[in-house]
Amino acid sequence: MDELLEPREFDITMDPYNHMIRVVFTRWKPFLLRAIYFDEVSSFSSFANGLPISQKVLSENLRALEADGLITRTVLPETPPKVEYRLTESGRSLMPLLDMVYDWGWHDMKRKGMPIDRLGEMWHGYRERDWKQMRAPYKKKRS
Amino acid sequence: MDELLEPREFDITMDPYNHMIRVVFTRWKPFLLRAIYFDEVSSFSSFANGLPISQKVLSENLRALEADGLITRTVLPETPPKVEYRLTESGRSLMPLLDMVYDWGWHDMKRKGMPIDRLGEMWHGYRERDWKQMRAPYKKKRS
DNA sequence: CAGTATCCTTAGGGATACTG
DNA sequence: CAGTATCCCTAAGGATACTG
Repeated sequence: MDELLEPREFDITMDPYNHMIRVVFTRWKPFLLRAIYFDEVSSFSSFANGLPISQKVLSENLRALEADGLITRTVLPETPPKVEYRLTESGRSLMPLLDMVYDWGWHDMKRKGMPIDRLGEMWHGYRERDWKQMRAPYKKKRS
Repeated sequence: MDELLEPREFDITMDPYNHMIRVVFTRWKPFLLRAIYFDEVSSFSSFANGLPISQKVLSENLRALEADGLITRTVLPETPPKVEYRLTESGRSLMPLLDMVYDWGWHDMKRKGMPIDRLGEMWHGYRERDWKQMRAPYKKKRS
C-alpha cells in the first residue's frame, strides 16, 4: 500500500521554530524584552545593574535584538553619552507570547515543586510588586 | 530621592523562561513534540527517517522529554523490539503554545521575505496537506 | 555612561561505527 | 528495530581589563 517516496531536502534555517529559538529564546533575551516593555525606555546600565549578565553578552544581545527588528537604539548627543532602548511594534507584539511562555513554565515548575525566582514573579504579576526589591542591583551568587 | 537598595542574589535555574528554553526550546524538541502529537504514537525510526537528526541526539532529546514529563516511552516485548512514544497530558497542554510560537515566527519570516519550509507549513496547516510529501524520508542537503 | 577587546568554558549538536 | 559509544565542532555565554 505504501508508495515509494522521493527523499526530500531540509534546511533548518527555513523553519519558524528554529527562527524563534535564534531570535527570541536565548538565555537573556526574554529578560531584556520584558524589562524594556515595563520601563518603556531602558538604558544599557539598567540591564547591567539589574541582571547578572556580562557587558559583552549584553551588548551582543542588544545588537541582535536591534538587527532582528525587536528594539530600537537611540543615541542622545550628550556627554557622557546616553543611549535609549525601546521596543518596536514587532517587539511589542511579542509580549503576549512571552507571557504564555512564562506562564506555562511557571505552572510546570510549580507542579514539580521547583523554586521560582521571586523577583521574576513580581515582574510578571504572579506576586505583589515591590519596586524597591525589583530595582535592587544584582549581586553575584557566592558559588 | 533614591534610597539605598540592598543587592539581591539571582539564580537563573529558578526562572521560568530559562526553564522553558531548557525543556522545550532546543533545536529539535518542537519537531518531536509536533510529530508525536500528529501521529498520536510515534516510533524511534519515524523521527530518524523524517528529520536530519543523528540517532545520538534523537535519543538524548527523547530521554530528556521523558524525564521532563512531556512524553512517555513504552517498550513492547517483541522481537525486534518496538518502542512507542506518546504525549503526556502535560505535553499535550503545550501544543497551543507551540502553535503561537510557530505562528509568530512564520509571520516574522514572511514579513522579512525569508523562505519558509513547505513541509513545516503543511504540518502546521499553513499550506494544504500532502501526506505523500510530509511522509517522505529525509535526504541530506548537499553542502 | 556605554560600551570594546581578549581569552576561556561549556552545552548542544553532528558523524560514524557498533550492538542486543 | 532501537538504540550506545566515541570523538569532534561550534555558538552562546562568562571573566576581566580597557576606552571615548
